[in-house]
Formats: sequence, C-alpha cells, structure tokens
Amino acid sequence: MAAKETPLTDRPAKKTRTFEDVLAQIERRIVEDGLTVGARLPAERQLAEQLGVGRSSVREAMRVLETLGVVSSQVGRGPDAGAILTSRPDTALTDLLRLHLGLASLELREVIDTRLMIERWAADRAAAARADTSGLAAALAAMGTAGSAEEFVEHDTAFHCALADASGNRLIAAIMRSLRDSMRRYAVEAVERLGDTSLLQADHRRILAAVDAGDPGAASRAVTDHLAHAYPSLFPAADG
Amino acid sequence: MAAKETPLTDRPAKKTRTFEDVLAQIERRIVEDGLTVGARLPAERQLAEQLGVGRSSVREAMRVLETLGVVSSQVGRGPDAGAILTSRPDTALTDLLRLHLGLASLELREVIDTRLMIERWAADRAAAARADTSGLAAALAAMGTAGSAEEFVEHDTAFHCALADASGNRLIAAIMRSLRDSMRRYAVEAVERLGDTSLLQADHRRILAAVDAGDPGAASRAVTDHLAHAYPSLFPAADG
DNA sequence: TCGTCCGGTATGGTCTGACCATACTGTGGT
DNA sequence: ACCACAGTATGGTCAGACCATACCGGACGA
Repeated sequence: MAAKETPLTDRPAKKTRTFEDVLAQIERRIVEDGLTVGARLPAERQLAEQLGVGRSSVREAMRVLETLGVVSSQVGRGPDAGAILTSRPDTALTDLLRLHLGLASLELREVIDTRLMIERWAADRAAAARADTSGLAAALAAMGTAGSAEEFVEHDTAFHCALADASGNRLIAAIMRSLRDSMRRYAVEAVERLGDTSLLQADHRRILAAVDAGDPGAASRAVTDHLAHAYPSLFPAADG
Repeated sequence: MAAKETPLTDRPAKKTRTFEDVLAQIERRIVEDGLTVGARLPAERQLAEQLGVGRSSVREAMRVLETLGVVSSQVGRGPDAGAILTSRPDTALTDLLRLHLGLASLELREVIDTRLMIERWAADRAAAARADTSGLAAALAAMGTAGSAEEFVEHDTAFHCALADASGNRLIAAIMRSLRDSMRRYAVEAVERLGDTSLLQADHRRILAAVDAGDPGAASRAVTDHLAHAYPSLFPAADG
C-alpha cells in the first residue's frame, strides 16, 4: 500500500470540517432526489446515522442551511415537523441587512433615504415602461381590508415590492424586498403612530395611477410624498 | 403545587432558540465594544460560561456568524486562533450579492442600472452637502499612476466608494461597496476593452469638480456620462 | 356513534462531558 | 543563540442524556 492513499489530487490535506461534508451531502441529496419546496429532509438523528457523523455536525449544517434560507426547522411531530425546504432565497440577504442595520447602528434617516432612492427610481421606471400593475392593484385592494397595523404593513410591503418588481430590475427588487423585511418593525410603528391609514392608502392610489398613466415624474413625486407622510419627522416640514 | 420548578426568573416566553440569543449577545458585544476587523471574540467555552449556555449553542451561533461572513474560526492557539472578526458584514453582503448576481442570472444591464441609481444619488447628495472630497482626490491621483487594468480598477473602485461615503449615507455606501466588489470582473473587462483610461479619468475629474462646486445636477450628469463611457453598449447611443 | 382525554412517540433544542488535532508558548538543555 | 519538547488553549467532533413540543391513536364516557 502506498503511503496514506491520498485522494485523486495529491492534496496533502484538505481540512474539511464534518459539517461542511454534511452540507455537501444534503445539497447533493436535494438535487439528486429532486426535492422541491415543502419537501422534508430526514430527521437529524437519521441523517447523522446515515452519514456516519454526530448529530451536532448535522445540526451545524442545518444552521448554515437555515441561515442561507434553504431550510426551515420545525419542532414537534407530523408532516410539518423537521427540516422543510423553503423558498426564501432573499431571507439571507434580509438577515444580513438586518445585521447590518444593527451593527452599523444606522439611523432611520439613512434607511428611509435609501428607500426613497430605490422607490423613486422604481416608480419612475415602472411608469416609463408602462409596466403591468396588477400586482400593485391587488396589494392595494388587500390593504383596504386590513384589520391591524401588522396586516396593513404586510400588504403595504407587498405593494412596494410589487412596485420594485414592476421596475423590471431584479437586483433592485431583491434589495427592496430585503430592506422592507428588515424594517418591518419601523413600518408597523409608523402606521400605529399615524393611527389612520386612509392617507397612506390615498398615496398608494396616487402612485398606482401615476404608473398607469405612464407619468414617471408624477410617480416618483407620489412616492416621495408617501414616505413623507409615513415618516414626517424626517422631512423638513414641507410647505402646506 | 408551584408549577414545575420554574427557572429563577420564571419566564414563560421562550420562543427564541438559545443560539439566537447568543447571536444577539455577540452582536451587541461587537457593537458596544467597538470591535473591528481582526478583533478576537472570547473562546467558545468562555462565551458559553459567560452567557450561561451550552457550548453547542455557542457553536451554532458561530456557524451562523461564519455563514454571514462576520467571523472566521481558526483552531490552535495564539492571537490568530479562535473566532476572528473577518470583515464587517460588508463583504458578506458582497458575497450574497455575488451569489445573487450568479444565481438570479442577472443581466449586466440590471447591475449597471443599479449602480447608476446609487451613484447618481450619491453624487447629488455629496455635491449638495459640499462634502469633503479628499478621499475622492486621493483615489483620482492614484488612478493616474496605475500600471495595469486591475490596478486602475482598484483605484477606480476606491473613487466610487469614496463618492458613496461622501453622500453621508452608510447603508448606501455599504451597498455600493458590495456592488463594486461583486462586479470587479466586469470593471476590469470594461477597462481592457477601452484600452485607454484617459476618458475615464477625465470623467472622474469632472465628477470631482462638480461635487467640489456644489452642483448636484452637474455631478449626477457627470456620473451618468461616466458609466455610459464605461459601458457604451448599454446606453442607447446618445447623440455625439 | 361521536367526542374528549390521555399516554405514546418522533422531532428539534439544549446541555454535559469527553476526546482529538492543531498550533502557539514557555521552558530547559545544548 | 538556538533548538527540542512538553504544556496548554483552541476549535472540531462525538455520544448520550434530558426537555418541550406537537402529532397520533386508542381508551373511555356521553
């Protein structure tokens, strides 16, 4: 027997941690078995036994997959328990932005400014392209029936994401989605502070109308006004 | 019957997993202690004891932080061992965006449009605020002495990041930095395709001059022209 | 027959303690 | 000065245990 039977490539040592190996095995399994969203991975103990590793290694791999937005773990028993394949590729980006928001201790002003930049751009583009606005209309309708601030914000988020989608730029849409998810808390606070959502809903209708009319300038102005209404403290008391 | 020996602080709310708690504690610590890149977190065993949790929970938190690109673990002993803060989440953001760029099969058009949106905004803001431009000037000077496309792109990136920094919005600066890092390859290609960098350098001078002059409109126009020069194929052959 | 209750059980979540491989640290000998 | 070697702190991994949760299914009563 020659030496220590190095792998095909004579790499002297490839320090792969066990959980990385598990990670690869799971990914391979997902691909080979054609698992799709909603599918359930084997239980941690099962996987550990099948792969010949400790459960802790499997768990660390799960944490990574969870962080990457690939799976979601549920305790208990039954079809909904265990590691379920999720379809949230943006989750990771969201988490990262949230982390960023926290670590860099950004001010609300910076976040809102960023939103303003993105949404004005998106509204402008969507209007210029006379994009399909069915998604916007649907979210707008749902907003009208919202019973709580949380529910309202949910549809509000859907509206703004739909606007970003309508811009036709997927990268910007992804950033928008992450940003909205990260600042959901602030949005709820803003809605609760206002108490009444009729003004916000009117803003949304105005945005939708401007996009439908193919008027970029009006669309981005409507977006600006909307954010000013939602976060009045950040805007220099525009004239009445 | 006094329930089942509730923990000292009988808190029924326990929906967050322990490792998430650890995650928050570590993040808090990083922020409060002002830890920067290269700093070393306490050892896993130490953290576990300090936080009153098991080492496995600490490890799961570490896996998440590692996945997010916040820390990097090294075995052994000494100053380089343990969990080291690798980079502020900026580069993790970069990785994710790169992942997005790859997985979502984004078109260059979408990426450049995003840059255009961000840089026009940043230039406008920097000019309006008559921001400090020493960083821009330094990068500009360095560009003049670049000997290769790679080197030029490096200073070019520094220039554009400095512009984003000058806007005063850290979130946008972070996004800009990530975007630039992610598309470095395209930038090098663009420079090599042009062959000559004098036009690009002139663009940069024009941007700097506009910001110094406090002319937002001229600044964002200069940025637009610059990107049009670098990626002519994406712009509808503007008049001569 | 229907509904309720209750124990069985599978699952993720967590802790403990142990052992290994690694790589620096310090000490002592040359 | 230099080198060799034991000491030790660190992450990596495993095994086993216990908990809380939530579903499953049979027993029991109305």
